[in-house]
Amino acid sequence: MSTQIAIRTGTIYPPVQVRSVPSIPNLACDGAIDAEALDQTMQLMGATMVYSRNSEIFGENEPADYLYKVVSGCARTYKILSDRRRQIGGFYLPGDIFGLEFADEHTLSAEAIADTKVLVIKRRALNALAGRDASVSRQLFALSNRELRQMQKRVLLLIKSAQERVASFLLEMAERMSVGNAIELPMSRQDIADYLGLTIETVSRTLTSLECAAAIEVPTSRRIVLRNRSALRRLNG
Amino acid sequence: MSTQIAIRTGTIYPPVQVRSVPSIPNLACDGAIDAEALDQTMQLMGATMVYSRNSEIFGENEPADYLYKVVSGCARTYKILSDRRRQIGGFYLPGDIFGLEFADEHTLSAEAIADTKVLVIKRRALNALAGRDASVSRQLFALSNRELRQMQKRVLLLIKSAQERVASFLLEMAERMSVGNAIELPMSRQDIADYLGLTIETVSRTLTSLECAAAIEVPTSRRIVLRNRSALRRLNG
DNA sequence: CGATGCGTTGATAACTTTCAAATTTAGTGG
DNA sequence: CCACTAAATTTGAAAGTTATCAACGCATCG
Repeated sequence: MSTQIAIRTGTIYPPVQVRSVPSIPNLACDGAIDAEALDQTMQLMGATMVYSRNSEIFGENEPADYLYKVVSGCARTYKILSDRRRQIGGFYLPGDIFGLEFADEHTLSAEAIADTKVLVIKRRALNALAGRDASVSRQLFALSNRELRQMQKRVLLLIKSAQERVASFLLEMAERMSVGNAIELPMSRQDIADYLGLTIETVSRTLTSLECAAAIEVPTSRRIVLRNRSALRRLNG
Repeated sequence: MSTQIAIRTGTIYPPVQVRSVPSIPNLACDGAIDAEALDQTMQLMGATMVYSRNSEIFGENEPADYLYKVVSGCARTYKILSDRRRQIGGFYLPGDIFGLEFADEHTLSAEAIADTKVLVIKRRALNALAGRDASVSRQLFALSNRELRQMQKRVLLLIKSAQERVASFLLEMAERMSVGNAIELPMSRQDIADYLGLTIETVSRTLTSLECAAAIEVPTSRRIVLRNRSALRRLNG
């Protein structure tokens, strides 16, 4: 399966773009409004791609020419550090958009966690559209905004204890994908560990201790039921 | 000294701004080009303010109506967590710009670390200008871009050991303000600790051990001389 | 059925924090 | 300018947390 679209090219800034840049600081809408314009565009203009479990979607240092929207499955972005550890940048669930970079090259790699279907759209095309459609550009801005806030949250998370990190993670996932109180985790313990900056053993032990504390249930390793959110929130700080 | 300018007002998005928004992903210039346009503007349009040591420049949740540029001294942004710990968002040295937020309210507070002189400019005015002057808007974008990348670096830093964090910090500061191999730190050990997510004791001990390892010298607590950068870089990962 | 991957558990080591005290530095008033 | 107090920094010892190494259980799959 040839899933690699990106082709390394010289960097070109269409002058049109450059003129219509930011005024970044003032716009703070969070995509709640107009949430459909970008979606529709991607549906219309995007190509559907399928990536099998653990296959690469894009690699670090490749030109960031495309934007990706998860249709089904789940993706992760990550970076391999010099000491061979892996830091996971984020998990992307159906409806989530990733590949939004702030440079012309990806600073992270991306892989499918499970078999994953994504809509792929050329950033160039999207930018051109954004120049004409304010709601699209607003949404692009809101998107990067959201990434930024998530990163801020992550910084705050990483200075906390293992329990707090795991609790935060569960609450985050619950917010994004819970059915009732149950979460069906698409990612492995190793993924979670690399996301939280912990070891797999610590994640496992922490989940066990949360279960003992009656805050959660873990019927199977990939299925977690939140039993006491306020306890988790208390841990969360 | 009444240093508080910000006044809470309703949020207004001038339609002009909204139309000329992003195309964010494609622009990756890093402020190297055109580095003067924004500077000149701030010089011309900005007001000079002086803040004494430890005084507040702005507070969390206040409207983010101004952009600040350090002329002399040093500022820090920070957030107080629910467990009373303080996380420092960043240190701003002469020439650095802060107060750039991605919402209409500050998500961090800011204080002067030493007696500090800053240029203050209304964001509204800057945005209006950015609509007309592409180089200004490019720089604004480059600024937020830089903040973002620093945040990414921070995430990578926070999953590492105390030694690596301190070594990274020293190299970062050296890059930003070294005179030869010497750094004159404007901030306290507590500031450093809160920046790196460590305790003050760990920071102190780590510096001592780096000194023993002949990687640095610490003639006075605020003055640090780098003796072996490659050793620091090795620690840095 | 054995191999393999993933997750859990246990024991120990390494690292960081906490608490306490000593030491140095900075600031203030005489 | 000195002396004195307060604040900042360093150092030590003990406790707490997380990582590492190792073993085990439990599924899945050929």
